[in-house]
Amino acid sequence: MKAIKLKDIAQKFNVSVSTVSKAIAGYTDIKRETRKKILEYVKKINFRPNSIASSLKTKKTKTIGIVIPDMQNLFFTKILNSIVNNAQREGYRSILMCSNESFENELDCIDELINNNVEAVFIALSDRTVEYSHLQRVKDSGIILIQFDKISKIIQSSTVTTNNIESAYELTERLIKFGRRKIAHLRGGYISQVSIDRFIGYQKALEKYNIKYDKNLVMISESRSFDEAISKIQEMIDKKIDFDSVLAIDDKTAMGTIKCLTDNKIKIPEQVAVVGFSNAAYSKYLSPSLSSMDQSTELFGSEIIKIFLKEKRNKKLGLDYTFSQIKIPTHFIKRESF
Amino acid sequence: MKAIKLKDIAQKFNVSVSTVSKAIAGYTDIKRETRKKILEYVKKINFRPNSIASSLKTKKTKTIGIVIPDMQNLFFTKILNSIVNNAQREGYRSILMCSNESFENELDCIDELINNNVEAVFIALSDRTVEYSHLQRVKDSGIILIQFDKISKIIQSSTVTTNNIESAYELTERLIKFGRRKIAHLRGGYISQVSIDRFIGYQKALEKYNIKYDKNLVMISESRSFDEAISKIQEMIDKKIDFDSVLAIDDKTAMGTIKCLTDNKIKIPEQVAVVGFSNAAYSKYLSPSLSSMDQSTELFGSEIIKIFLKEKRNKKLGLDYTFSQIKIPTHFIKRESF
DNA sequence: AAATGTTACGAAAACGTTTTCGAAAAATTA
DNA sequence: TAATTTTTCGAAAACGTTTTCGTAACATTT
Repeated sequence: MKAIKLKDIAQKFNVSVSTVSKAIAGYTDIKRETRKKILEYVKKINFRPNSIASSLKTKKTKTIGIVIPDMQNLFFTKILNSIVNNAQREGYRSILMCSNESFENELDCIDELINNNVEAVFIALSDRTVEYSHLQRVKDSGIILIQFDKISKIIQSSTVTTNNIESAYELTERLIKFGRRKIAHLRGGYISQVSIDRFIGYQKALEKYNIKYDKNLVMISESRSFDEAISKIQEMIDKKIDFDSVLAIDDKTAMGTIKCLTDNKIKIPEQVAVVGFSNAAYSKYLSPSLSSMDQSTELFGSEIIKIFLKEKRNKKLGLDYTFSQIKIPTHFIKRESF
Repeated sequence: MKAIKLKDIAQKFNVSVSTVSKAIAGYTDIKRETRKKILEYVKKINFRPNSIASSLKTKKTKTIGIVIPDMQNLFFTKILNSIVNNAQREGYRSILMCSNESFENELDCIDELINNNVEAVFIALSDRTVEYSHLQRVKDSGIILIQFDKISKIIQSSTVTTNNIESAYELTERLIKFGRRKIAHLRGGYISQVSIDRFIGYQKALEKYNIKYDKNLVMISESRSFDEAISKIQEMIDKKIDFDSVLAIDDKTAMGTIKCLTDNKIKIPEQVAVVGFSNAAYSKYLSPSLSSMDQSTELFGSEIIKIFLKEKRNKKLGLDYTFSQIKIPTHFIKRESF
């Protein structure tokens, strides 16, 4: 079926292509009745100007690109959902790319998006990203860059992140006020800013409440997987390290913790309290259900789009823009695990 | 930063735009050395022809559109991931749309994709889709339509689905061979083809093994939510309906079932065996871990892209195409819940 | 009636490609 | 050497828009 175009409509009403285009675009130099009849017809047949031709002419693609590291992680899919919905509301379509936690893939994603003339790139970096020239390339191409959640401070851009330090502080404080003093921390690797920040928050709370930091209570889960969490906790049990609570880096490792404790017949939360991070969709379904820190994922999308529109406006006005550093608030979700 | 274009390269080498274009596209009517130096330079500066201009000219956008009903459902995100990766491998980008289980949203998504000149639409219908003219519109626009998982048989198109009847049959049979005879079925609503098919499989297995169908053992969870599953199972317990196993429509309702049984101090699987569908990422993390039917989500993406490429080729050759109806095999994952 | 201002429209260029077709240049054959 | 074929290249049209600018027609003011 042949797609209709401006020319067809122009012929139907015996006017020029320009007139139709201007009527649709809302120009004022078209007689009211001319515009009216064109618009009526356009509406009737649900016509919309070919977006490709339009993009070529205007250099605006009305498209944004999103790169996330993992599509099996509900935290990211929730953010994804929220970005896509907010973008759609503003008339932007979303090209989705997934780096699958691989640096090479991330490079490919970025090049693909640049080649696609997206107006903005929203990215959560992979865990293995240690070099950032690809992000610079985005900026050099005149594309708005916004980093979220897993960010690098080396590249200047707007960012949207959870306030990890404060959140971890709050969780630790809650455990302390719950009467726990031997708080274990199952943390992530050293290059992850998220891990680092949560670890800092954990330490700060201990310090504040005069609890001596004990490195035996801190375990590193590089992969942050369920299985690694189990083995790390089992290791602590085997080593007979005494702990009365676990602050896990996220809900998946918290699940591993629960599994391991349950298998060892350790009562939760009576003997060991457990708390996670992210409030993953399944957290409330567990037995015991998992207390967690909700990261308000819906806010990520709206904040990101808000920043994007602001930067776009500034760019248009020729203002040199100042970057926004947005912290998304968290709130504690109390369930059975503590 | 000004983007480089064919013209710039042409000027650099004192050749015409056509020559550069043809060198890049691999035409054979270019002298070897001319092509070589152009290609070398192109590679060096990582040039790629403006995809928008190219699309306008060729009418090929190298873009596919994907519509799923829920981005919090790991089953769909896994399929999504697999489609995106396979598409990327073939040089296609993916525009992602989410209907959020709303019919109106689904209409918007489809119109947006059509307007975007995607070459194909891959869709899993929302639960509330009862009218299909939008799918017809896709076909009328000359866009290849492939339905997956949640499909309608009313619109002719290729489809990729789980073999729900056989899978449910197999699960039920396994429960029977496990010694269970009072098999409850927590099913989904009546307009969902998936629910219908799984229910059919359940019935067929009972029939095969001469177990009388008992409608008291069948509960409907319209929303298929965790909470509704809990209340439906609790209802059965309260009504003192005797059952020794539960075939849940998916892993989320299976989780609700486990939760409810656990809370009622009913031993799993000794007193009641539980089995789900989908093998969601969290299934193995539960206590007891959930036995489930894995749906080989990775195969969805590869099959869908395979069909797409085939139909595209046929269309180009002017062949009237025959639709493919692919059934993705499932396999049972044995864990603790039965 | 002339000068000026306003309204409504269209011609045409431009966006950056792809691709057809013609033709010059080089190579081959008669 | 002339005729023919092959190789290599470029001019130009086309894709469907947007937008500038010119101008005809009409209205308003002197």
